[in-house]
Amino acid sequence: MNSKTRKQDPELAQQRRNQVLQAASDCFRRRGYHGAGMAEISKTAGMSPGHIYNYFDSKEAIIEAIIERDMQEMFSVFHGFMQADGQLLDVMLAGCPNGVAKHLDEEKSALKLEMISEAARNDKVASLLQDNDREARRLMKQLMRRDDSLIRDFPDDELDARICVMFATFGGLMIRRTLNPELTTELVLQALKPVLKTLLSPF
Amino acid sequence: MNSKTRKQDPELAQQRRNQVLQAASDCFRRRGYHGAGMAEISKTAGMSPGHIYNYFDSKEAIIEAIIERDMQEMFSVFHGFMQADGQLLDVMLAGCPNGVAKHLDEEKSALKLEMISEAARNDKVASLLQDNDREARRLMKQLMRRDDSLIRDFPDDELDARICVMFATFGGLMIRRTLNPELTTELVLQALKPVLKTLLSPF
Amino acid sequence: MNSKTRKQDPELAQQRRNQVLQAASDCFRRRGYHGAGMAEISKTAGMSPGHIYNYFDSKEAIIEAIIERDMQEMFSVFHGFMQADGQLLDVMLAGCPNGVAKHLDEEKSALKLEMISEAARNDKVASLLQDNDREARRLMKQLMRRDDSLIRDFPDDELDARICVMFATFGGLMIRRTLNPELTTELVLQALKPVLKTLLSPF
Amino acid sequence: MNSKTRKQDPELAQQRRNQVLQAASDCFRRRGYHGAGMAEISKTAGMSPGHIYNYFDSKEAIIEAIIERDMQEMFSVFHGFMQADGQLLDVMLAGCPNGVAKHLDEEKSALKLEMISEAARNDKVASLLQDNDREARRLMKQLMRRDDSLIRDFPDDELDARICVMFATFGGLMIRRTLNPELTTELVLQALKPVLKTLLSPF
DNA sequence: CATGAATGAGGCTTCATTCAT
DNA sequence: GATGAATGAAGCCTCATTCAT
Repeated sequence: MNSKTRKQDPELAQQRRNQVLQAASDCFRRRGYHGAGMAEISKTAGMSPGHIYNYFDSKEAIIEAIIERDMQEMFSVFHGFMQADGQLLDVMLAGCPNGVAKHLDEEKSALKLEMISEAARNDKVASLLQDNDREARRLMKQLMRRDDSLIRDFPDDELDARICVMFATFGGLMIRRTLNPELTTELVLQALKPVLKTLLSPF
Repeated sequence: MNSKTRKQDPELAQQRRNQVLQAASDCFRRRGYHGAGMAEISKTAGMSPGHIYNYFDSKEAIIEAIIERDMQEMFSVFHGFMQADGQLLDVMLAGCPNGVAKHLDEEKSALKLEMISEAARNDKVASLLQDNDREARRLMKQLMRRDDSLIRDFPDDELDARICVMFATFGGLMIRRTLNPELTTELVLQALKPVLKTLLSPF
Repeated sequence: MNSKTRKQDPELAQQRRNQVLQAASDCFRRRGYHGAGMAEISKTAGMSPGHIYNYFDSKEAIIEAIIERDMQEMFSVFHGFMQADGQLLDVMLAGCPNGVAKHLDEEKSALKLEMISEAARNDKVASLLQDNDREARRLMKQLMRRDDSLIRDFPDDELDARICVMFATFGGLMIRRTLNPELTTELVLQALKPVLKTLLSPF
Repeated sequence: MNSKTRKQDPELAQQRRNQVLQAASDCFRRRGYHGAGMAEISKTAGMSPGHIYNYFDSKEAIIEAIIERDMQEMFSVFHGFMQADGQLLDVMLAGCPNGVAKHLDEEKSALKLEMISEAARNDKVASLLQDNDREARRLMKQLMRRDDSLIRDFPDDELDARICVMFATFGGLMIRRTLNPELTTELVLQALKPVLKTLLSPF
């Protein structure tokens, strides 16, 4: 049918891009951004090295695309919270185990840390991550200002501080997994939930 | 004066080692471990590339030495806490601003994150960091078991959890600095102190 | 004609491997194994340095491949003797001029000596050469045990000794060519044939 | 006494040169010419790397000096033969075990082969070795022309051929030791003596 | 005479990227 | 669209040699 529709097939292109992104994510997770070579990525993606350059300008462009893709994921988590019923604190506490598990997940967190390190030397990466984070903070603050929030009327500053510390704590779990691999989700939750309670209630 | 100059001067050697460590720290921070080349390090250290190898076996040995040097620093912080008077909670709260500042410090934290990323691909680095962290946790637990601690009689498990979350929060600040560079120590302290209080008091 | 050019062409690969082996042989001969750089080899082979590593894992792997290639050559010489008619002594005397010429050949012998020297420092090379030699001795002994051999019933030990001395004499010619370049095949044959006769007849 | 006779002490200089030569010989034997570094040589010689350059212009100059020193040794062997009583053949047969042992000696022969390989790329080394060899052949011919020699009246050409083959055989033993390390002096002698007899008697 | 700290060119190898097919 | 052979700059490291002391 469309056997001769060969003048840019946008669907195929999108599929190929995703193949590459998926393969690159896997490789970066296993080997790190600098450790993974284009050869390995192309083999994983089931495509020749040269062909990848039809979809991405460079290796750097690939990690940038991955970051953008990850943003989407994060947003969906927040939207989940936003649509959940019940008091904010309860919603957050309920989502806590999942959040901890995600941040302790070996593969995801290794890649995320790699990207954060990369931000120190790659402005584009830094920008993307910061944009992403700014949006996350915005969404979090929106949650904190919900009717059912115990801290909904606090000044902006204070909410910013709470968000910052909350995000630091979750983000810090990625580091902990590297420094203390024996960690379990259950152990962490024991102390994390009280902290969350503190951060979402008036001091 | 320096009459003993020649004939295997261990002082000179130590000075040169430090030159290299300092230069390498700078370069790793700016460019990352893989981004910084021995050429750049040697130029920064004011010595030829070849000469560095009189003091370190490899580039890897350099980052290992940096990690070991950082350990010393961390230990001294803990020993400061151990010798401080007053209730543990007060001591920690008093040390808090300094701790936050340190973790938000651009230079230190970029390097630390870089090392943590490197741990994903370099077993020796991972080992060193984990040893370091294990010792830090041991010291923290020792503090929590002091007479003046409000949680001194809690089971090991629970202390472990509290330590983990506390360390995650501080460590996470290093990430936040990258993702949200506008952050100030004062802002963070607003929310961090209550969290610290939570973690050092019975729930 | 070459319609099957693309898509993993094993013939091309084999041709490239041979290009490299040929170039490396030349360079090793002229400059020695350590004297010849990959840059020179790659230029001689008409390909980039990096590309060589698509066919060989390392410089060492190249010399190993050369040794293996030489083995094949040697075996074919022995198989020639084995299929030749006439008394062993006559066959060997007939093959003598060719053997001398080969061992006096500037190119081949320089490379062989280089490899033998390298064996002193490189266990893999030593192993390969020794395996090769062991097989050569085995084949020679097989020849000596042929029906038409004058020494076919001699004890193993004695045959081993004769083989050893015979091989030493031929191998020694490679050294002589370096130490006394004026040597001619004819001159050598004058004295070598009687020695061969001695070694292939009862004492 | 001669505490201030410090304006070139030729004796000390000669002693230092010998220290270096001895050390270098050892190192070259163990590691090969290219494998041994000046650092190792200087440590073996009990002297600083820099100081070696007061006695030798370069690493190359050292091996050249070693070759010259080895010549002396060879000459003394020949002079031993020249002064020995009895028929030449008997003298040579008597010296044979010693000669075989020397050529099978792991250390000496490795170094000699190394030097011969080096001759392929170093003209000075080639010249020295060739000069040395020419002199050895001259001395050998002189022996063959002695009154008590069975081949004293043979034409020059034929003697040259015999010498060449004889030297090849002995030299070839150095190669054999590398290719067949299990070799023993006794085994070799079994077949070598008859060969020697052949080469020193009319065909 | 003697030291050893210091140099820097050059070696092997890797890998992101290009391009003929 | 797709391949994979090919490139070459750059990376880490070694080592003969120099020179201030």
